[in-house]
Amino acid sequence: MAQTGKSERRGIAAVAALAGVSATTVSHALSGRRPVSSATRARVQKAIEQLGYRPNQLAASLRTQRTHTVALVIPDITNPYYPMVARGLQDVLGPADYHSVICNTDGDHDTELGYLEEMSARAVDGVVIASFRTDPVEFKTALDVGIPVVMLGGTFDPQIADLVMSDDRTGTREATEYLLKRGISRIGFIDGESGVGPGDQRVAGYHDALRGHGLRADPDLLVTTDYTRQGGVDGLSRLLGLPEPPRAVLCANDMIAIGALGVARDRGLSVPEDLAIVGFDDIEAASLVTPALTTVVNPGYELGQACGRLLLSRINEDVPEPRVQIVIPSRFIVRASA
Amino acid sequence: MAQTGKSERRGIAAVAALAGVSATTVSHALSGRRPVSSATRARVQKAIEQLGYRPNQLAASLRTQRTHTVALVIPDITNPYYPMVARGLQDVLGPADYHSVICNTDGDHDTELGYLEEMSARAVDGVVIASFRTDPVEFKTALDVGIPVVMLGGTFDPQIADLVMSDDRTGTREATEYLLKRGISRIGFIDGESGVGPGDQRVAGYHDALRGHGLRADPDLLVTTDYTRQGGVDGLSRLLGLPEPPRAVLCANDMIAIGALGVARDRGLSVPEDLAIVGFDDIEAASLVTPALTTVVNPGYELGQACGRLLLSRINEDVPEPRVQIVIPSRFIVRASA
DNA sequence: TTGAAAGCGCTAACAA
DNA sequence: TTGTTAGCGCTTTCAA
Repeated sequence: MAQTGKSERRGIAAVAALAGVSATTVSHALSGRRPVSSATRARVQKAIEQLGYRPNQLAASLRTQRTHTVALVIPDITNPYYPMVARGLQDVLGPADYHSVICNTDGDHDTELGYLEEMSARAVDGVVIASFRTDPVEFKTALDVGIPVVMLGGTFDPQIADLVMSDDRTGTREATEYLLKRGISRIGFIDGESGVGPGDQRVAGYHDALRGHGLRADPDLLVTTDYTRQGGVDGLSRLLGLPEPPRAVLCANDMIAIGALGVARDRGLSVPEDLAIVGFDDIEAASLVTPALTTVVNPGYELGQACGRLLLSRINEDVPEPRVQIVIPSRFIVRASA
Repeated sequence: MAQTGKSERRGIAAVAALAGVSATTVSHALSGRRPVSSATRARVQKAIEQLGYRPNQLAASLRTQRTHTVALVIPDITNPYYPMVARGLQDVLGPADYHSVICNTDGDHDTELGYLEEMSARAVDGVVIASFRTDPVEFKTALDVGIPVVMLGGTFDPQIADLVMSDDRTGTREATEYLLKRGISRIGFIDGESGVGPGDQRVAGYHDALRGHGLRADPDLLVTTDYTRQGGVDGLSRLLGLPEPPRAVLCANDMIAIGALGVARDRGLSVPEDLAIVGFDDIEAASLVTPALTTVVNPGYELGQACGRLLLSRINEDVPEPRVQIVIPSRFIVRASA
C-alpha cells in the first residue's frame, strides 16, 4: 500500500494523498483555474481514476455560493404549454452546465411563496416564475437577497424583475386582420377569465385590428367563460344565441376553440364555411382535431430559451444591468378551421 | 447594540449570538430533534425574525449527506406522458419535502449516463429513470454508490433496481377481448418500433386475447411502423391494402390511432361501424379528436406516484429490502371510436 | 508551480 | 436542557 498518512481520507484529500500532492493542487488540476505541471496533472489524473473519485458538487457549492441550479416555478407541468417552456429553458441551461428544478404551484399563492422560500434556502442561482396572481413585490421580498428573477408573462416592472413574454397582442391582431381581409367583419371573441393571465392581451389585439379597420367592437360579441373545452361550448352557444351571430370567432386558447368546434359540428354548421374558428396556443391537439385548428402559436419553447439566456447573463454579470422586457413574436398559422 | 463577540457572524451563528445561546441550540430549536425549553425557543425565534435568518440547505446537506432532491431522468418532458409522471412523482415527494430535477435525455445513451454522473456528483438522494436503451448495468456503475434507483418501465432485474411499470399487457388484452365480444374477430395491430419500449407488452396482450379465444394471430395483421401520426397513416394503409382487411385495429399508441383515424376518414370508412379503432395512452388529444378515441389509459400519474413512494421508502430504510417490481393497472376506456 | 490554512454554514456525537 | 468540538468536501487567499 503506497498510501501515506491517514488512509481514511475521502474525496479530494484521498486523491491528493495518493498522488502525493496537496488538495489545492488536485482542485486546480480539476478546475484549470491555476496552472499545474503536466507531470503533476498526470499523477492526479491517475489517482482519480484509481480511486474512482467523483467531485462533490455540494461541497463546492457551499464554498462558492453557486449551485448551478435554477428554479422554474409554474402552475402545472401537466399543462402542455409549460413543458415547452421547461424544455427551452433546459436546452439553453444544459450546455452552460446548469440544471433546473420545476415547482408546480397550481397557481396557488401560498404555494408559490413557499417554493420561493424553499428555493432561496437551497440557494438556487436564479428563478423563472410564471405567476398570474402573486404580487411581484412579494416574491421580491421572499427572495430578498439578490438572486435574479425573470418573470414569464405578466406585467413589466423594472423595479422588480426582468420579464419575458410573448406577443399575444400582435398574434390576435393578425388573426383578426386575416378574417377581416376575407370579408368577415362580424367576428366574435371567446375569452377565458378576464383581468387575469394572458386573455387581456389577446382581446386587445382583436380590438386593435377592428379599430384599424375603422370598425367598432360590438360588446355582445365578446364573451367571457373559462380556458376549457366546456368554456368553448358555453361561449359559442351564447354567441350563436345572438340575434345576429358572428361569422367567425376568435378563442383565447385552443381548448376553447376545440369546444367551439364541437358546438359547430353539433349544430350542423360547417367550419370554416359557415363559421370560421381561430384558436390560440397551438397545443398538440390543435393540429390533430378535424378540421385542424387555425391558431396563433404561443412560442413556449422560445420563451423558455429567452428566460434561460437572460438568467445566465444575470447570473454572470458583475454590475447589475437595468431590467429588461423581452417580447417574443408569436406566429399566426392558417390551417383548416379558418 | 446587544451583539456579543464578532459582529460579523452569519447564519446560525449570528442567530445564536443574538439569542445568547449556542449554535447547537438554534439548530435544534429549528429541527426539533432535541428538546429545547420554550423560553429559549422563543428567544431563538425572535432572533431569527429580527435577522431575517434563512437556514442554508446547502450546508445542511453537506453535513447530513441528504439533499432532499431526486432526479427524474426521462427522454423528453415535451412528450405529454412524462409531465404526468413528473406530477405524480412531485405530488408524493413534495409533502415529504423532496424536490426533483428533470433531465431530458432525448433517449440518448451518453446523455443518460452524463446526467447520472452529474446527479451523483450533486448527491441526489434517489433517481427514477425511464430508459429504453441503457443497459441497466451501466447506470448501476454510473451511480456506483448505493443511491436508490427506480426504473420506470423496462425489464425487471432484482440485481439492479426497483421497477415500476404499467400493465400494458392486460390493457390491450381487455381491449382485444372487448372487440372480440362484439363479434369482430379480424383485428389488426399497428405497432410502433418493435423490440424496444412498451410495444412488445402491448402486442403480447393482443396475442393473449386472441389465444384465449382459440384464435390464431394472422401475422399479416400485425404491422410495425413508428409511434407517430404518420406511422398510423402508413400502418392502416398497409392493413387496408390486404386482400382481407381487418374490421378493427389496435394501435400501440394514440398518435398512431389518430393517424389511422385520418386514413379511415379519407377513405370514407365510418368509424367505428366500418372500422373500429383503439388507441393506447389516453393523451389529451384522444378525447378531443372526432370520434373520440377508445383507448387504454397509461396511468402516468399513478406510475409517478408509485415511483415517489418507492423511492422515499428506499431512502429511509435502514436495511436494504429486496428489490421489487410494481405493476400499475391500466384501464380500458370506451369512447366513440370502437 | 505548489502548499498551508482558513473557512462556507450547518449538524451530531459527546460531555455536562 | 444546553454547550463544545469536530468535521462534511471543497475552494481560495496568502505565502513560498
